[in-house]
Amino acid sequence: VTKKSLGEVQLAAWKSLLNAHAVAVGAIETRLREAGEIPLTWYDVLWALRKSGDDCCLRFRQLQDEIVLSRSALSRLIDTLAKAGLVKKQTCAKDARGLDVELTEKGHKALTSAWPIYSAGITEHFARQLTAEECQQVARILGKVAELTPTCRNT
Amino acid sequence: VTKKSLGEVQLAAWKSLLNAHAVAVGAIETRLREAGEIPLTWYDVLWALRKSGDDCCLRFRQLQDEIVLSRSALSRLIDTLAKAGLVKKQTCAKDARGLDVELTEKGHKALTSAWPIYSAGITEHFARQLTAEECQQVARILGKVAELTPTCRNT
DNA sequence: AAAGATTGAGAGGTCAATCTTA
DNA sequence: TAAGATTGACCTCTCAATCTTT
Repeated sequence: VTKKSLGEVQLAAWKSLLNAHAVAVGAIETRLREAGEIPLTWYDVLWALRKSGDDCCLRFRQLQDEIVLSRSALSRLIDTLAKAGLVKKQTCAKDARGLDVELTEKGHKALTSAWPIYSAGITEHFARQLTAEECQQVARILGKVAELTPTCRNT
Repeated sequence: VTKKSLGEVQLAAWKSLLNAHAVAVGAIETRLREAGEIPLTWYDVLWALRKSGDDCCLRFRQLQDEIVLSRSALSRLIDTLAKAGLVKKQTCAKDARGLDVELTEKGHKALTSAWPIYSAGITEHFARQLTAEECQQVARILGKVAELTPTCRNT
């Protein structure tokens, strides 16, 4: 090994994160595609809208806080979702600079229809051989990681 | 929550994986870019070559087993690396269908030069607040995940 | 000028089809 | 015909510049 200053143990943990993510996400995306369901990115956005409250409507800005994408990528993604009829774009009433994004009925259905495949994928490609305790440990430990870097996106 | 069949605990673990990965990888890529070093994907390929043995040379096919990319993506990436002078492409002597990919001197240097930034990134954005024991737990648990799905790439 | 969102250019990814050698 | 790798068409991401409303 060519280095020091970062221990072997830390490095092994890091590699396991990269691998586990690549393998599990890849497999789940494939399942979704083969089942004709929406991809994970779409799911995340629609889910953020559904859980946002009664009207399932969020400002672009707020969506941005939930989704790990650059501003431009999110802007294009919302366009795509709107074209697919899963969300509806509306200029914000209170501030015409803003954009309101609302989940449509079709969007609700897409979310509901994708969940069985998605959850089966999580089970099969991630949770299958983990005990409940191990899941708790992972959640606790990786939770700390997310706090380390406040997910600062571009200007 | 709209579902059952996958427990809350498992779901929380899954989300923590997605988040930790996105945040840490994003931050590290930014650091590398700002420091003028090679991106993570390039690092992975060059590293696979370096660790492959004395001549730092691998068949395309073997590289594929180490790298999480589709065949075509890897093909283009190797082209890019060759144009940048970091690897050298050679038709394989024993089987003219094959491609040998060799790490160049410049490739070695790029790897060496990027490591301090990369390792500092891993420390700061991932390992910083984790104990050695937690790292071991993560490595062990996420290691199981990677085994679940044999990283089958496209035909 | 600043905040909110979009757009243009370029990099890099995927699948499916193709070319080449065994 | 199969194995190894490349190419074409298309999609999505990023950064930087731009447009619009405050």
